[in-house]
Amino acid sequence: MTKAKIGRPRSERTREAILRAAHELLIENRGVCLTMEAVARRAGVGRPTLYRWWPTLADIVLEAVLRLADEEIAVSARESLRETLREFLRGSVRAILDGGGAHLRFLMARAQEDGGFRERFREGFAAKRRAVLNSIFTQAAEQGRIGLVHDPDMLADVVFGAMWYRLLVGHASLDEAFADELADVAMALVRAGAGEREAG
Amino acid sequence: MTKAKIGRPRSERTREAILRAAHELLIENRGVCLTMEAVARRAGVGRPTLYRWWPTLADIVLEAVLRLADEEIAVSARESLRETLREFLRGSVRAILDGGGAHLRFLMARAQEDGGFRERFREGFAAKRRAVLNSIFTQAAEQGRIGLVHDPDMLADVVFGAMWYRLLVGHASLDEAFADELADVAMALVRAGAGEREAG
Amino acid sequence: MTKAKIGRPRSERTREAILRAAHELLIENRGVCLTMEAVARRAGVGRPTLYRWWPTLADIVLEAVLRLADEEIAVSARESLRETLREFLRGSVRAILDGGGAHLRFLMARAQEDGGFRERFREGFAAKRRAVLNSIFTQAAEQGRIGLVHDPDMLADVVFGAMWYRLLVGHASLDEAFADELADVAMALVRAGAGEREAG
Amino acid sequence: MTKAKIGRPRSERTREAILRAAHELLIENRGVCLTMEAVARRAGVGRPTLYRWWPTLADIVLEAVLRLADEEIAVSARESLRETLREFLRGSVRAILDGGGAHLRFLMARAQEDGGFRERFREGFAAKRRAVLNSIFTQAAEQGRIGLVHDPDMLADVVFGAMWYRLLVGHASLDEAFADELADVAMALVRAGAGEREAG
DNA sequence: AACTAAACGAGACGGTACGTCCAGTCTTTAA
DNA sequence: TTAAAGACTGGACGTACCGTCTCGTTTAGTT
Repeated sequence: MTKAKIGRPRSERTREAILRAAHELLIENRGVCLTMEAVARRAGVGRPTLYRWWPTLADIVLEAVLRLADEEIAVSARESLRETLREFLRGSVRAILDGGGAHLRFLMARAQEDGGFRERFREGFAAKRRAVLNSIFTQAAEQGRIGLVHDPDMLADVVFGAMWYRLLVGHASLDEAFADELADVAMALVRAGAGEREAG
Repeated sequence: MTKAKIGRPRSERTREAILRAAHELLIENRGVCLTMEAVARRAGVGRPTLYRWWPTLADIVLEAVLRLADEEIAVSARESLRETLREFLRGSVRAILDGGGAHLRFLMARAQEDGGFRERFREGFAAKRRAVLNSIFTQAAEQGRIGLVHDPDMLADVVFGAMWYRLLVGHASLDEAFADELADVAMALVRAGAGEREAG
Repeated sequence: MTKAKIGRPRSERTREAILRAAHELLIENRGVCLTMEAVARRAGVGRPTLYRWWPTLADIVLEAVLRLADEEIAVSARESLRETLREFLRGSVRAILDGGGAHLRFLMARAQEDGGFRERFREGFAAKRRAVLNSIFTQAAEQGRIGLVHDPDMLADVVFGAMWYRLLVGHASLDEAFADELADVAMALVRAGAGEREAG
Repeated sequence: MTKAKIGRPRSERTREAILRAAHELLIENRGVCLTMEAVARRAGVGRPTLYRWWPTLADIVLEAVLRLADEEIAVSARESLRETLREFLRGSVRAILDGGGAHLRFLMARAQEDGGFRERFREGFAAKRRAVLNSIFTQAAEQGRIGLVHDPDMLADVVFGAMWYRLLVGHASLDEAFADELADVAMALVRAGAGEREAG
């Protein structure tokens, strides 16, 4: 037994109101100036309640993002690897753009200013995404469609890095066309990597 | 002549003290908690002086970074494209890691929180780097070593994206070995792109 | 019958633990920063239990003080009025100084901030003390040692006022020597008052 | 020279607005629930401005009280000592009752909860009042109207103690009749003290 | 012996005020 | 005219307690 369940239990309604408030404020203000105080006020909640459950504003946003994004993460395998990749990357782009990308921008910014949160963000968000991408290639390799990927970490860095870079720097649009191109890049790298191995 | 040069001239010593103070504080505190107040105090300067010349703390850091990095940006062409690329990417990684990456992390974080600065950061920093990378490939194409790069924007997104992604997420080391691998990835993409065109 | 006595009866151990906790904390912290939360924690008791039985922190302290002081209030008549007075005032001073005067200081402070408690404090504490002082003079008058006291209220104000004033302002020591002097003052006033009446 | 007077000088308007706000709020709320936040809001001032100049809310009130009361402190000698005393004590009562006694009640309460303020209150307020009372008797003695007062400290304790006691406990009205009675008490003590000395 | 109802501990709740930090602006004297 | 110094209004911070509430758990007395 882990713990006695004494005392007033945590209010699920309050928890949801807080996550919803953070989500909405982020979208309304386009990512700027989200504060604990504003979240508390919008949620109709005392500020200490926020601090009781989350160490940081960023953690609230992270939880809100994860709750909304968890269903997206499932990837249905298509007939071809390229198609599966495209599906996954398009889904990722769509998820990013909900709310104009404000959520992920916010999370990444806070991850830079707070080392503790960077770790939670990495493990709770980035690592999961990387794992899904990896599983796509692993599955394809098991089915004999491609050889084993030479350096899956680098592959993930390239794919996610390019997406994040577009989002963060904002020099070009982050849309489904870009997702498709990125899928092509990934395919090219996988094949080139395979060729390398063959050539070696 | 646009303006009469009357009155006390801007103090160059003050300007440098400010840039130096921002640089040093960023390194000392590992990127956290840099404030206008701290910069002013360290530089021995009144806060209004900061606001007079820079709209934002991030702009001070940006100027400090640009001053230190401008010499790095020159790339000497080597005998091979791969070698030139490696040299450039290694230099980029070295520049990033001065001060543990605190400067660029700080700039990217602030770029997310402030749309105006994001633009200045994009044009004053990111665009220049992209231009250098492009020029490397353009030069190589002119020398006939490779064909014209199919999609230079995507190539830059991939290369810089992967670097930034490692820096920002911190899941793996950002070192010269990584720079070399990234050069290989770029080479593979250039060749694959060329092949595509040949095949097409 | 007002109420059926069903259900769990009030725990006497808890009540005593609370009064003791308030008493001890007041002494330990020299009167500052006594809170409901601290009393509850020290007593090993839930905060609602405090609120169930006392409307205010000050009421808890008042009850604690009254319990300790009730035995002191008894005054044994001595051979002379002056001696009886001295005994009473010395006892009062001793009672005040238990714990450095923290208790009474605390009560008086709260009485200023809370009109409801001021009344309970007046009736439950101050009025009893005044009654004892009055009874001393009344008894002496009955025994023919002095005439009827001209204005007993003013006499009590003077005696208790001087004591409280020293305690609250802290400009001079509140000790037994002071109690003796105060007894002399009271005697002088009683005689002067008698003289007035005689003269009148 | 003590200090260079550079930088923006303290705003006198702000200082007065703060003192006025504290004064008014104390009267409106009858002494309860005066807070830094409320004073700042009412004065149209940031809370840090309050903390810059006063360590404590009580110190603000003390300064407000002193400013209003400083003119009252002057005592004009009348033809008789009794008349001078009455004038002084009536003035004191009037000063206390401005605003229903809320100011002095507040100050005394805070003096109990904060040892540092108790000292400032004692030196800045109580000691001055005691000095005025002393000067009245000293002056009368110099004019040969009375002998030297036997124990001026005790006399002050009795007089001010009785007044404060009535204010703080609230068991009887604190009015000019009371001031007159108190003057009589003081006269009686002075004479009795003189008699004591004569008798001794 | 089982039932009942109040008191109990624990602790989460909405909320207020705290004292602090920093932001960005202003007003002043000095250079 | 610019710089430095520093006081200004003001917003958000994270914390401490408040007084209330909702639980599951005793604990006497009543059936």
